[in-house]
Amino acid sequence: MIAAERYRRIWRTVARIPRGRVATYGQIADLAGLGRGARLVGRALRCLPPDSGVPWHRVVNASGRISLPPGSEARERQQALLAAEDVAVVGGRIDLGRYRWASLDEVLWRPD
DNA sequence: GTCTTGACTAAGC
DNA sequence: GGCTTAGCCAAGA
Repeated sequence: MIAAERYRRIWRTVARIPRGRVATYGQIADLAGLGRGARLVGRALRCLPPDSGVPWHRVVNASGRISLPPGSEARERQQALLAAEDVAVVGGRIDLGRYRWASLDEVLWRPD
């Protein structure tokens, strides 16, 4: 599989994150079939054009934190976009137990 | 070809 | 909670 296809898979997976939810880099990599390619997800998002329509702001690291340098413009943008979706970002932190896409809660509550 | 650098993560203090 | 280390893998130098 070539790199460009993996990028597309990542972008497509990120695009599936519902509004008001977040996912981790590792989760995206896993769903995209890349296994341990968490860093690759970050790289794919970095190369993403600003007007792509991909909700890159719904991707955070495993600690529920924004993996962008403090004070950077991109970080501020991500926080603002999340807040606009009613996702609480307190001190750069997000409650994964509450906002994580396909969290344990969601799986348990999903009817068979 | 190698070496370094990350929008990462899990494990171990 | 934080800090280190060791894996990870693609891009750039």
